[in-house]
Amino acid sequence: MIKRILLVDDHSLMRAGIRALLDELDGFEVIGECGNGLEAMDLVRREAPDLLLLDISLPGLNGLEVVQQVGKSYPDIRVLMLSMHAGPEYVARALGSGASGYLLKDSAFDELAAALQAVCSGRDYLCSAIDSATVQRFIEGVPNGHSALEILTPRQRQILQLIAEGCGPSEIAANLKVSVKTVEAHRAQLMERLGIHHVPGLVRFAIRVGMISSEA
Amino acid sequence: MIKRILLVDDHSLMRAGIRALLDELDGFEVIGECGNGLEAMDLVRREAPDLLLLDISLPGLNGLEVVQQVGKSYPDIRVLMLSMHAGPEYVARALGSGASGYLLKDSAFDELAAALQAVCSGRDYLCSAIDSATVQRFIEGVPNGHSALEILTPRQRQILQLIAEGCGPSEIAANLKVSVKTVEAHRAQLMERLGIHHVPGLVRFAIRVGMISSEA
DNA sequence: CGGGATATAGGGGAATCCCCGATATTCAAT
DNA sequence: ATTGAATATCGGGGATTCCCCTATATCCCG
Repeated sequence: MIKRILLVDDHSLMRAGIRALLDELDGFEVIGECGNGLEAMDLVRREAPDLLLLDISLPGLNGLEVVQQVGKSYPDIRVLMLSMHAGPEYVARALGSGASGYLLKDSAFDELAAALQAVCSGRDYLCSAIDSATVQRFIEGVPNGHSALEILTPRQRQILQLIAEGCGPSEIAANLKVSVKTVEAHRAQLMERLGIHHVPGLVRFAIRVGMISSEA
Repeated sequence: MIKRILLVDDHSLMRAGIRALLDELDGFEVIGECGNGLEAMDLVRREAPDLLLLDISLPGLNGLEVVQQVGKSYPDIRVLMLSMHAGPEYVARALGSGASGYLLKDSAFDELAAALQAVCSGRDYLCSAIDSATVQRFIEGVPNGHSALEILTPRQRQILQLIAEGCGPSEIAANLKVSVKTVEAHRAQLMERLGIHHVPGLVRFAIRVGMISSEA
């Protein structure tokens, strides 16, 4: 039985490309496409697709919101999220919102095919490049998609902020009146939790969650 | 005569999609693809394509830098920029860097075809959704589009981008095929010029000037 | 043609990163 | 109440990086 797919992505070229790719696959048919979340909800109502191939960043109505609304009114519609973001905070929010799969745009065509197969068969699919353990910690630690910061302890948040502001280990140790080794331990711990293993990544994360700004 | 195209975009799925679309067009052949700017320069050297279909935001070496370098060493290679940004500051920088065309990712397939035709015929192409007058004003108003980045040399910009993306010195050295010591020297110099003396500060600067985004 | 800016690279010591393990304390669950 | 997991605190030690110096070749501009 042919699965009816609704394609939602804010880049028209991307949609056209995916359409062309899906033409090569058996068992799927693209029955509609659009470039924003509100239109997507309309199309879901009118076309009742089997599966949503859904970009996470959309104008009008965010992809995550779309998943939630679809999940409430049409629990049988499966959703495969398509995103450029590999951060566990995104993945966790997507899956927590009801998506059945999460695929990075930086994936091979074969992986798209595998993800579609999985999701249509009722299984979940997580992009192979994503560490599921880290995502799991996020889901457990952040039940209601609050701030991703919630999975860090107060001490870890403190140290993260100091790192992101440009303090080195010795400076942080002096400020907090603890050993450099302790600072290193906290840093290693919070890196592990966030799934980010270098300082620049920590800085970008801190900016994303509003802990610091990119300005001066 | 068939035009040989090199496809550069950091999202593998996007590349696959464009490939599938270009298969439908006559007169074009995709002879290679890659997902970062440094690899793109290698492929240009080795494959000598007629045309570059180039994403503007790339890891390793920014699309704008790629255009500039290609323009210097291979003035016959035409470049069609592919971008999600419609802002005149992006368009102006792209055209100013030597691109022959600028296409939004939110364009129809037909427009991609038209842009390719135009660029291959020696004409320039500007996405129809973009107001050329605004871009023109921008080019005139900001004669040398100088952001703070202008005070860095191209090499320094490369190294700054790699640092901000999370690469360590040894990784950067391997990518650029130079000594770790050279990387350290460039880093020290660009830090001196920017008056920023720690990595987190560099990351925030890179985000401010649009070299990278805070998103994963 | 000379001189500044750029790109390359090495020496060496201090600081750091990153792998180990260790010890309290706190807090929740049995 | 006891146990156990999470948290916070440190150390050893080797690899790496950081940061100070110097040095060369090239390139472009005046």
